[in-house]
Amino acid sequence: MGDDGGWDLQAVVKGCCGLAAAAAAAAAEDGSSSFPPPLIITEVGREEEEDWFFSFPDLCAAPADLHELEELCKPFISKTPQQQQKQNQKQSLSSPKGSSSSIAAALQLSDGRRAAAKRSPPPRAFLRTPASKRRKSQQKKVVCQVPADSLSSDLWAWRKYGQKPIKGSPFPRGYYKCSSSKGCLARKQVERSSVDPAIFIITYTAEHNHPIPTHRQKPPTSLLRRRQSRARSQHCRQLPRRRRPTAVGEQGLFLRLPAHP
DNA sequence: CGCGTTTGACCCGCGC
DNA sequence: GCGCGGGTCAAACGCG
Repeated sequence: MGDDGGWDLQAVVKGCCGLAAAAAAAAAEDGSSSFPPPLIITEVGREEEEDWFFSFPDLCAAPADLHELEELCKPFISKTPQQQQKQNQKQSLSSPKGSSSSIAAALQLSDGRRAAAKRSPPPRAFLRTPASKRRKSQQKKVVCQVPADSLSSDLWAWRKYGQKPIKGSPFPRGYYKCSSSKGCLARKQVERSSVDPAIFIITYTAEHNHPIPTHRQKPPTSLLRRRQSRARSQHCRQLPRRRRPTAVGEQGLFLRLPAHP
């Protein structure tokens, strides 16, 4: 996949984020759930998101022009990184329970425990202990729909850590972590809309714990070339890669989706 | 060697 | 309680 040029997740990841991430930050700051389209912010789970998608199809039509997008988002992204950081600090000091900051803290704790757990194998029950009892579906999320052709500018660096086929969708969902800063908890999921394949649905969770980069991160030349060559080589390579030995692949088998319908 | 992607395995939340 | 599905981890691998 990705060989058709249209379903280039990387491109998607590189795009939209500048705005949407700012939207995420903005949303996290005031906890509001209002934001001009095409950026949609929801605070709850999937169902609500889907409701939105189906209830307001008109809003799905994102402006083709990135500038329009920016105009729409201006009130939310006009802060300088320094201002944002200040805000975040202030919030983390004074925020009540349940704020996004506490969510981030909870996630951090959870991750930390996981790491520790892996270093010295504990009883299974302690692995991935939910530091936060908050349900997944209640985690703060920012959902953003972006047309494929307006994806290009992003200051954050994202690192892909997973991809999964999603039930009911012909397209897989990609999972990304922020790699701009170590320990940054910001994550995002990118999937193509099954309704309109020209639209990408990007879901942000957690916040960046560092200011937004002032300029686009390195990748463009070297990394992009690498990605291109990788895509090429993978297009040719048909043999499966050697994997670490496994105890019979009896569970957790995810069928590989065809390259692209 | 460092960084990024790929992908099978694993874990857990949630619906029934 | 069980099973499904989503989210994450980490080994394997590629590239400069």
